[in-house]
Amino acid sequence: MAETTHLKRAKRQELVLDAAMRVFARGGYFGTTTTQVAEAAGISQGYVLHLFGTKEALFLAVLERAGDAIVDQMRRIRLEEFDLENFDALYARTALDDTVMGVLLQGFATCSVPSVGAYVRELLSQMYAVLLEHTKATPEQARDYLARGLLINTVLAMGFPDHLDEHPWATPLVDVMLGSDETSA
Amino acid sequence: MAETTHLKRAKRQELVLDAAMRVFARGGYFGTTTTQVAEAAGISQGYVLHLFGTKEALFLAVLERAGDAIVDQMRRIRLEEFDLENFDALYARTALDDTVMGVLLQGFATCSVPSVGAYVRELLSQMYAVLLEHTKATPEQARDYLARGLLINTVLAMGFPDHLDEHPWATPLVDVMLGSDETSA
DNA sequence: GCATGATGTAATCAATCAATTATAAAATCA
DNA sequence: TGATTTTATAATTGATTGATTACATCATGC
Repeated sequence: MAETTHLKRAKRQELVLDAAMRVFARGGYFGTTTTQVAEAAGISQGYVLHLFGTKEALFLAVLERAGDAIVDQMRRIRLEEFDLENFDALYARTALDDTVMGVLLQGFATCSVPSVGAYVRELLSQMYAVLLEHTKATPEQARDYLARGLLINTVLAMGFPDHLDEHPWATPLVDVMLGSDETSA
Repeated sequence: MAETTHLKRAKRQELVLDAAMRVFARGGYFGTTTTQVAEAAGISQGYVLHLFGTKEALFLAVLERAGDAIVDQMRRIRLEEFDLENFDALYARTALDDTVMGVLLQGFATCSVPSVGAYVRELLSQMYAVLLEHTKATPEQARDYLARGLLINTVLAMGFPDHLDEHPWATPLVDVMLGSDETSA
């Protein structure tokens, strides 16, 4: 007993968001059912919908959570850290939860849903603005930083460190993409 | 008359692939119905399935088409073009169909379908290998090239040049992302 | 302690989707 | 021409899905 029954609404919503983050990160908006979210959260499907109204609202809540996480992370980049020379060290410090990255990628791919498209465009603008505001990065450096983050994001979402055995010749690619120790040119 | 009735199977498949490319690029695998593909191709839903067997096979055919297009494009990069100084000029020449880029992004986001994940991991490995083979790029340069291509890809898939009126403050972002004239740092 | 509201489940519904089938019309060829 | 294959549609099916409803259970204040 004393499991997780009859939690307060807000607390239950948090747990559902945690679960939904994981499953949406993998399956995306259309590729994930509310039943999958419910199972991952350990409650009934009907209650998931009751807590968030619609699947779309739930996905947006998940997206906003991921968006907040990455913007917060970027705000913590210190000014003097930002130079192209030690981009790699910078990335090691900016590394974020796989789940957060996966959700963001899925959000980018779901712009056919108007509310998602609007949020995600807003988010990218904000990420860029935060970089320029909080660092002395040039526009081009900010762009390159976002670009590399997106690539890391994508390589992870492709399940890459895991499936390396199926693609042995991808090892050097993954090494240089994810920056698992490297020497400059 | 002489519309497009009773074409040879192969020719009809090509037309369906053209249409499917457009609609999958926007909606992704799960977010697109075979009926949408059929409507875009101007034939019945049943016939689409008849021509490709399953929706999954159709999506894979679309993905392979996009993959071939981008690998072909990358093979055409000349050795001497590849230096970081004129990355921008290089990108102007490598620019590809929005549709191709959209399909690739959707493929990256659909790794929960095993066949798609396997193909897409193979493709990224091949893209990286082609860059290293056909140019004198260092691994890091190849990575940065792919990274920036992916970002451009994503910004376009987000519908960005179009929706700029809804996000006026994103103008500098889009300018530097898509490289519509810029001066180096 | 008991009434009221919050938490939660199970059953169900209408809609949608991929896939199949039956059938027709056109091309091909003997 | 007539038989056969190919191209194509329309109708249908079984399964799935997001959403709703009815109902049960627990907490909380009075």
